[in-house]
Amino acid sequence: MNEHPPMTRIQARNRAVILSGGLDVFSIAGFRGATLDQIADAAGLSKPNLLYYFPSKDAIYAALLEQLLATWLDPLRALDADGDPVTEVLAYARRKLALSRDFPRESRLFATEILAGAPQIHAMLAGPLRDLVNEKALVLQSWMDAGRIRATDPHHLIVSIWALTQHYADFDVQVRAVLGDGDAFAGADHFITDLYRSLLDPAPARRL
Amino acid sequence: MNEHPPMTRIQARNRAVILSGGLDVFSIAGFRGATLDQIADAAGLSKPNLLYYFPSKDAIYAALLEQLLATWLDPLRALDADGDPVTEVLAYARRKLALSRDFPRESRLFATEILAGAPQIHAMLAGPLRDLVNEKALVLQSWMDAGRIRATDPHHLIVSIWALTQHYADFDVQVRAVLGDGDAFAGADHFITDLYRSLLDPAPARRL
Amino acid sequence: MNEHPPMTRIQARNRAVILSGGLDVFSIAGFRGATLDQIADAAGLSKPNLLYYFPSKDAIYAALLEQLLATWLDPLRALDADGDPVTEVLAYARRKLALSRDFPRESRLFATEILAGAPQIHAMLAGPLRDLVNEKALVLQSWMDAGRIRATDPHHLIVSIWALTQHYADFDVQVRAVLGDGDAFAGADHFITDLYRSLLDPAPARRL
Amino acid sequence: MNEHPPMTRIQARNRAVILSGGLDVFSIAGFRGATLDQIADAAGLSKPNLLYYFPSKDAIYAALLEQLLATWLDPLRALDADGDPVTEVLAYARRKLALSRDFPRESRLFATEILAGAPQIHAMLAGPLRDLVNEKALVLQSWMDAGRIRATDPHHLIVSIWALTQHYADFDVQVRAVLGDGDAFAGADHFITDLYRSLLDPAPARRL
DNA sequence: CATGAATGAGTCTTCATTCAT
DNA sequence: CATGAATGAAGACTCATTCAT
Repeated sequence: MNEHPPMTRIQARNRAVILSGGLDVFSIAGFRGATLDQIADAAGLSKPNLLYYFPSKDAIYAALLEQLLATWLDPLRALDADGDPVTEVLAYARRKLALSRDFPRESRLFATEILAGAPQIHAMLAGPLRDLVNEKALVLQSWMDAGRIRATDPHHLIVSIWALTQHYADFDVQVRAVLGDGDAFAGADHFITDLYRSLLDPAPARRL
Repeated sequence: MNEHPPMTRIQARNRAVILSGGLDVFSIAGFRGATLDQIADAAGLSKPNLLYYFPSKDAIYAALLEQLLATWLDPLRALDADGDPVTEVLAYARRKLALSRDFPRESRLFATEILAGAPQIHAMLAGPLRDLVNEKALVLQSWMDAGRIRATDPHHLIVSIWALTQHYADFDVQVRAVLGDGDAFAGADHFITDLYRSLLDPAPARRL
Repeated sequence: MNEHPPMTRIQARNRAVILSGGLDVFSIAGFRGATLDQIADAAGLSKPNLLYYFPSKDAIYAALLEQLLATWLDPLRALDADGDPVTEVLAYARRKLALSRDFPRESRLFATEILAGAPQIHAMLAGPLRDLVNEKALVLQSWMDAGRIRATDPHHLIVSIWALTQHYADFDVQVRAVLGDGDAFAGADHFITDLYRSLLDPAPARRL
Repeated sequence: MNEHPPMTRIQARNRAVILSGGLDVFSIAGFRGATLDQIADAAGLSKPNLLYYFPSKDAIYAALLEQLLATWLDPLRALDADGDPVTEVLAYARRKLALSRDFPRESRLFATEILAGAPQIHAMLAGPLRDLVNEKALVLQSWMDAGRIRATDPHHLIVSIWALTQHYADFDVQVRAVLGDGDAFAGADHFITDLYRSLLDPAPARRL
C-alpha cells in the first residue's frame, strides 16, 4: 500500500521544515515571487539540500497545495443535513473562520494561487469543489423550502462565507491597519455570527 | 503648479497604454511575477520604449497603485451621514460591488499588493484609509445609537463589505468554477443587498 | 517568402561568430560537454548576448547541424549515373576527402552526434540519407551488372568511403600521432585513389 | 610485487560491475556527458559506493581507457612478419573488425576520447602506438619491396584498416539507418576482405 | 520618439564529491 | 561494505536595465 520506502526521521523532519519554509515564502510572494534561496533560508537548509528532498521549486509548491487541498473542504463537508439549519450554517462559518485564524499562511497560499488564475488547482475547483458546493447548496435549498431558514441564494451564501472568513487571513495587513493590532478574529466571529443569524433566522426575535 | 512639461498627445497615449498593459500583467502575476517583456507585449511597445516613459518597473507599478488609490476610497467617502442609514449602507455596498465588476484588474492588483504585505501602500492603509474608516464608523455608530439601524460592530461592518464585494473580482476564477460562467455580479448584488438589509433594518418586515 | 525581418549587418556577423564558436566547441566536446561559457569565449561575446541571438544552447547546436546537413550529402548527390564509372567513384571519394580536409570541425560535429546516438538527426539518417544511398547504390549496381566496374556490395562501398574519408578529420589526433604532423590528406588522397581503383577497375592493368 | 592488498571477491565483482556500467555510459555520452548517477544506475550500486571503489569519475574513466589500451593493439601486434603477406593483412583486418563487432562500447569509448582531442591517451598514441605502427609498416614495406604484395603506403594502409573496421562500431546508428537492422558485420567482412585482396594481391586472379 | 544590442545580477538546477553513520 | 545526507561549484537561462544610434 505504501509504495515509498519508509521515511527516516531526518527525511520527515526536513521535508516538514522545507514545506513550512515554503509556506512562509510562497504565501507572501506567490509562486513566481518566491525564490529557493528564501525558502532555503526559512527552512535553515542549503539550497541544493532543498532539492535533495524535492526535485524542484514546483514540486515544493505542488506538495503544499496538495496538503492544503486535503483539508480545505473539510469544514463544508461537515455541514450536516440532519442538524439544525441555523446552527449548522453558523457553525460552518465559524469553523471556516477558525481555519483562517489558525492557518493564515495556507489561506494566503490559496489566495495567491487563485489570483494567479489557479494554474495548478483549476481542476479541483471545477471538480470536487463545485460538486461539494452543489451538494450542500441542495441541502440549504431544502431547508429554505421547508421554511427552516429564510430563502436566499444558497450558492452565494456559501461564497459569502468564504469571502468573509478568508478575508481576515488574506487581507490581514489591511485589517490590522484599520482595526488595530488586536485580535481581529474575536470581533469577526461575533460579527459574522450576527450577520448570518440575521439573514437566516426565520423567527425575527434576533437579539441574544 | 504643473511641474512637468506639458505632455504631448503621444506621451499621454503611451503612458496610458503602458499602465493598462501593466495592469493586465501585474494583476495576474503580481509584482515579481510580471516581466517587462510581458508588459511591453501587452502595451504593444518595445521594452526600451517602456523605460523611456517610466524609469523602471517599480515606477510603473507605483503609478498604477497611485492611480488606484486616488479613487479606491471614493465609494466609502460618499457614504452620507445625512442620508437614510439603511439606504446609505446598501448603496455603499452596491457601489463597491460595481467597482469590482467594472475594475476587476484594479481590485486584483490591490489584492496582490496586500497579500505581499502591502510594501508600497502600507502608509496609506495606516493613514488615510484608517482615518476614513474611523470617521465613517462614527457615523454608523451614531445611527445605531439612534436606533436607525441595528447595533453591530461598525468597523467589521465596513470590512465585511470589502471582503464580500472584492471577493467576486479577486477570486473570480473560483467563483466561476463554482457558479458557472454566467454573470456572478447580478446574483451577488441581490444577495448582498438581502444580507445587509437583514442585518441592519431595525423594522423586521424584511421581504421586498 | 522571407518570414523573418531582414537581418542587420550586426545580426549576421554575430550569428556567424556564434556558430563558428559553437562549431569549435561542440566539435571537440560534444553537445553535453560544451558550455555556453566556452562558446561565448570562442565567439568573443558575453554569454547573455549569445542567448540574445539564439534562444538556447540547443538552438545553436541545432542550427549547426542544420547548416551541416544542408551540404553534407552534396558529394554523393553529384555522383553521376551518366559519367564514367571508375572516374565517378574516385571523384566522389576525393570530393568527400576534400570535405573532411576543408571542414574538419563539421565532420567531427557529425561524428559526435552519431556517437551520441544521433538524437537530433536520426530522422535525416533514416530518411533522406537512406534514400539517397539506395538510389546511388542502384547506379553502382547497374555499372557492376554491365561489367563496367567489378562486382562488390554497393552499400558497403559507399559506407567504406565515408569511413575512410571522415576518419582523417575525426581521428586527426591519432592520425597525426602516427603519421607525423605533415599533411596527411595528400597521402590519403593517393592511397584512397589507389585503393578504390584496385577494387573497381575491371581491367587489371593497374599501375599508372 | 603486488602492492595492493588482495582483492576480495566482492571488491573484484563490484569493480567489474562499475567498469561495465561506466563503459555503457561513457561510450554513449562521452566523459562530460556521463554522470555518476547514470553509471551508478547502470552498475546497480549507490553513488557513494561507486566512489568507494574508485576515487573519482576521472578514475573510472582512466581505468576503462587503461583496460582498453591493454588489448587495443593486440590485433596489430599479431601481424606476423613470417606469415604469408596477403593472409596476414587480411587476417589483421578481420581481427580488427571482429573486435569492433564484439566490443563496440570499447570502440566508441576510444572514439569519443580521440574526438575530444585524446586528453588522456595522447602519450600512448605518440609512443607505443606510433612505435608499433612504424614497426609493422616496415614489415609491410619489406613485403612490398619483395613484390609479395603490391606497393602502396604502408602507414595509410594501416590507418585505413582502423577507419573501416571501427566505423562499423562507432557509426553503428548511421550504418543501421542506411543498411537496415541486419548484421552489418557479415557484409562488412566480405567487403573488406575483397577490398584489401584487390589492393594487395600481386597476382590479379582475384575472384574466389 | 523608438529600438536593436548588450550585460550584470540573479534564479533554478545539476553534479562530483564529502561526511557521518 | 554500504548508503542517506549534504554541499560548493558550475551551468543554462532570465530579466531589469543601459547603451548607442
